[in-house]
Amino acid sequence: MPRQELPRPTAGELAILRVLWGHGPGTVREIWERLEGPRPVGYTTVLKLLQIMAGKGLVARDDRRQSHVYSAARSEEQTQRALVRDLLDRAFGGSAQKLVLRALDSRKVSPQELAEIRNVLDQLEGGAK
Amino acid sequence: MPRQELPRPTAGELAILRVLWGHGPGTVREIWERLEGPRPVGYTTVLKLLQIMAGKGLVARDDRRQSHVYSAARSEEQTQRALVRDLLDRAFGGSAQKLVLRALDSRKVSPQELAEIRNVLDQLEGGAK
DNA sequence: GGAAACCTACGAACTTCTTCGTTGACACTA
DNA sequence: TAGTGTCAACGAAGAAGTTCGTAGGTTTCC
Repeated sequence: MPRQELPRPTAGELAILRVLWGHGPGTVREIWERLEGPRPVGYTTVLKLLQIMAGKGLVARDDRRQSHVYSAARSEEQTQRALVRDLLDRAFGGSAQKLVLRALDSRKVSPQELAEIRNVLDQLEGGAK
Repeated sequence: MPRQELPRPTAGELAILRVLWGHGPGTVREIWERLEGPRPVGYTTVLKLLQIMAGKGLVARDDRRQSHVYSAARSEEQTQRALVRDLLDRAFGGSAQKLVLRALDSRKVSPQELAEIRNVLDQLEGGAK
């Protein structure tokens, strides 16, 4: 069967995914305790979100134990790529260059980081067939 | 009075803003005709969206004529910066570097574009105080 | 066994976004 | 002036996301 296209995570879902990526799989309670945000959120809210996310395929659930254990279904990298692509299409006319320029002047970027970006540029240019 | 923080444009609002940035101020009809998207949308839908956007301060309205003329309240650049900052916080832990790396490997970037990005890097490194 | 703590499931309310039909004002014209 | 067309305004409906109360099942521990 063909691999299904996963929906983009919403803001709330992304907050949960960040916890899963950062700390690995966990129960609702563990995720809930580690969740950080502007305002505190109820336990059942997190539970509900995880159930919805499981339905969408954004997380996998292990229910062999009584406390189900959830894990991210897609890697942080894959998800970030999808989000970037989405923003690219919605606001930058598909131009990765423009987005990069905006990213570089919307936040301080350290010299080390600039050097790493330069390395990636080198690889892209060198590796082009 | 302090400058108010403008809300982030939604997907539909962004589509309209793209028209305004690309073609300059226009009436509802002009915007509606130039609007492109996966599926066609009704005239009154665009009108309603513009009214909402005017209420939010995303667009300015000149109603001296019978056909009101709308224009973007913030530049494309300002808006893009805000959107990038938002994505940065929601999905990249604030790291502009990571976002740049994802942008570069999520889309083909031409050699010319790579060269331009390199120029920007040069300026950032050279101009650092 | 019974109380307390913890767990999932479910449903409902609320918000935001999106879409469009309808209405009434205004203008142009034959 | 009656008909036709364009316009803004408004209301309503539906979809999606978010939040949490409540109910009912397990486990734990005295």
